[in-house]
Amino acid sequence: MSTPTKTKKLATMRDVAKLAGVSQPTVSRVLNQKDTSISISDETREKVIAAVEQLGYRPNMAARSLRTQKTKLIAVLIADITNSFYPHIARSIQSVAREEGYDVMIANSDHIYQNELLFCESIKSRAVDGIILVPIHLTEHDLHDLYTQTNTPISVLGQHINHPKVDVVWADDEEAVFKATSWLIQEKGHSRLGYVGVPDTLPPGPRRYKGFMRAIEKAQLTVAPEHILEGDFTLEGGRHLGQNLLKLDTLPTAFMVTNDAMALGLMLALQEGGVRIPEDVAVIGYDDIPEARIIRPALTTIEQNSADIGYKLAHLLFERMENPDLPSRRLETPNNLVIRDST
Amino acid sequence: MSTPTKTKKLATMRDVAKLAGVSQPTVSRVLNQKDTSISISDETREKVIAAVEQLGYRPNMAARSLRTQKTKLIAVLIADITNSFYPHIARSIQSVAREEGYDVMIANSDHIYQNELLFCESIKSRAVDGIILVPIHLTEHDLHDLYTQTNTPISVLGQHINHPKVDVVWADDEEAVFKATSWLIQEKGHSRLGYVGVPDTLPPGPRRYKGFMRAIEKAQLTVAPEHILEGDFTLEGGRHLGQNLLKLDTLPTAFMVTNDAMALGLMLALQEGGVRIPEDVAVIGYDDIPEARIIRPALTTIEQNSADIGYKLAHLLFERMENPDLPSRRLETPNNLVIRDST
DNA sequence: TTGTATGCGTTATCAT
DNA sequence: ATGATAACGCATACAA
Repeated sequence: MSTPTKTKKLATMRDVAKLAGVSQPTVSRVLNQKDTSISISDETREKVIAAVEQLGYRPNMAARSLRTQKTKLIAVLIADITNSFYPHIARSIQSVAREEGYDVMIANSDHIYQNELLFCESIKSRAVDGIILVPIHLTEHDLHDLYTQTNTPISVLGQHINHPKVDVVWADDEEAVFKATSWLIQEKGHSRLGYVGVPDTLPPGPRRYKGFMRAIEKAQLTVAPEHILEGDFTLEGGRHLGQNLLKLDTLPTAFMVTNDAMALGLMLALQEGGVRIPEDVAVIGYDDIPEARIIRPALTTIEQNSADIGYKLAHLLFERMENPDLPSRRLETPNNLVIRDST
Repeated sequence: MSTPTKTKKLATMRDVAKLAGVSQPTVSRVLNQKDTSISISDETREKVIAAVEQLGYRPNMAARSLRTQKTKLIAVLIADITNSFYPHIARSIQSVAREEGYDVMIANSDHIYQNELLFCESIKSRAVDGIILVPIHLTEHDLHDLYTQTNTPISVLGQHINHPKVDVVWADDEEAVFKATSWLIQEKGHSRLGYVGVPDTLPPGPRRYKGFMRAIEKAQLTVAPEHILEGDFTLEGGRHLGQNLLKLDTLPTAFMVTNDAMALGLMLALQEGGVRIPEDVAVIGYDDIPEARIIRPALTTIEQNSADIGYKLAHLLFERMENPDLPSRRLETPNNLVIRDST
């Protein structure tokens, strides 16, 4: 138990050195001795350790960073921490970061391109040791700029990125949506389908829509234009869409929805309007967020293991931080249909 | 549009100065000119700006921090980003931080004291400009140490902290639970109550339990010991408790639960065991997380406005960062019963 | 094994 | 209005 008195100033290495009766670099040496190549006498080591204890010395990260060009900090950009899909990603990233002795900076983009660019600007000054970008709008060109300007390892979640120096975790969501939609058609006998997507400008938008349409076309079906909706990834957005749907004369018998949050909102609105799920309308979501098991009927959805995604992203990043010359890697994360009661 | 070429090295002020044909401090002046007290000729200003543009110069935060003792970084410790109550807090903190030009570092404690202490250690080296602690285990003594050693503004969510230099946002949860329990007894006619709490070592544990017992005693009721349970704040924990309850001969007719996540788990387990809610057992939660409106029956709960809490914490912090000599302030955040269908 | 000297990129205090 | 110069706290090359 050290007894922290009313120290107004934080102790520096020089203070420690003076107290221990050695030079400042010696203090640095005993504190940073990882490589046994340098040897230090037991006597001085003990003196230094004692002085460190007594003064409650902590290294100053700013000074260390300036000197070493390392910050022990990684930056994470996620779309929306408020969407239950992301906290587990953040969580697992933080957990491996902690193990590695790194702190983590987090920012939200709200899926907005401008915010992602701002984040990149911020990073260029902050000079972190690693960057993780989760569903991003950023183009390969943007990433290339970010990489060449910062020379910092980057890993991203997103199929659309292909850059020799950035690692990616991806999911074959086009195929997953195709399979889920086909299942709806072939196994469950639906022929009047609906779709809730997101704007084409967002990376998963076109891919998932394409998967949906591929299944539709393969089954030689058509979809009424008013049954193809566009949301904003949020539950409230889905709810709003659902409320509008209630005004239509005929509803699809099944909806494929681009993410769970919107699927939840859609279900809630439909149910409030007296529509029975799955009897009148079946719903499939995407992500398998915790709420999918809470809503009734429990939501059939395409699961993504968000904790796994976080671990993969973090491990790729730390590996590259150790060895920046690694060839770029792509790890697939499985996306499987989990059938519950909403279909 | 700057054209970032293959720059391996980030440009420094010296590079800018050389290109602009001025001295390095001059560059610093034009870049930091907030106070008009210092004047610079338009000509040099333009030259410098041009050079900055051309080189894509970004200030190096590590160097700046070392010099100014400011990091433009705040640190946030939250219990569990995975519990839906917290993301909105993180979100609003980040949003005000961004407005103020600050980045935010986030860590999870999992409600574990040891982790909170580790976080404090980490901060002592990292030297952030401000610290926000959300439901904490940390004692006034710990906070006092943290404050005197870092001399950094701190704001916390938690009634139990009373320190002249730290600002707190608090809720009268003892009273809120008392009222909710009383409502259950007086308005809804329950007399066989149950309680799901958390260990006494966690700050809200004793207070909320006390509120519950105060209502029980005021109504001159008793509670069966097997109806007083202890969980861990998680949905899975609540579910487990619920599963065990199913083995009992008699259940309470109403449960007061310390947080929504556990209440959700309890409801799910009970429902899976054939117990009807609210007919057989009524349930009240605490927090009003989004899932409370998704589960059926919708959960009656004591609402906390987590976004508001985040804003309050952040504003208190930034005010103190501007003026460290402010007297310590305590802001109450309202906790009101919102009646839905689980009671 | 340890001490001296240097520089990381800023900001700030002097001069001029 | 601007240029030298120093200093923030640390890690490292070099000397001893």
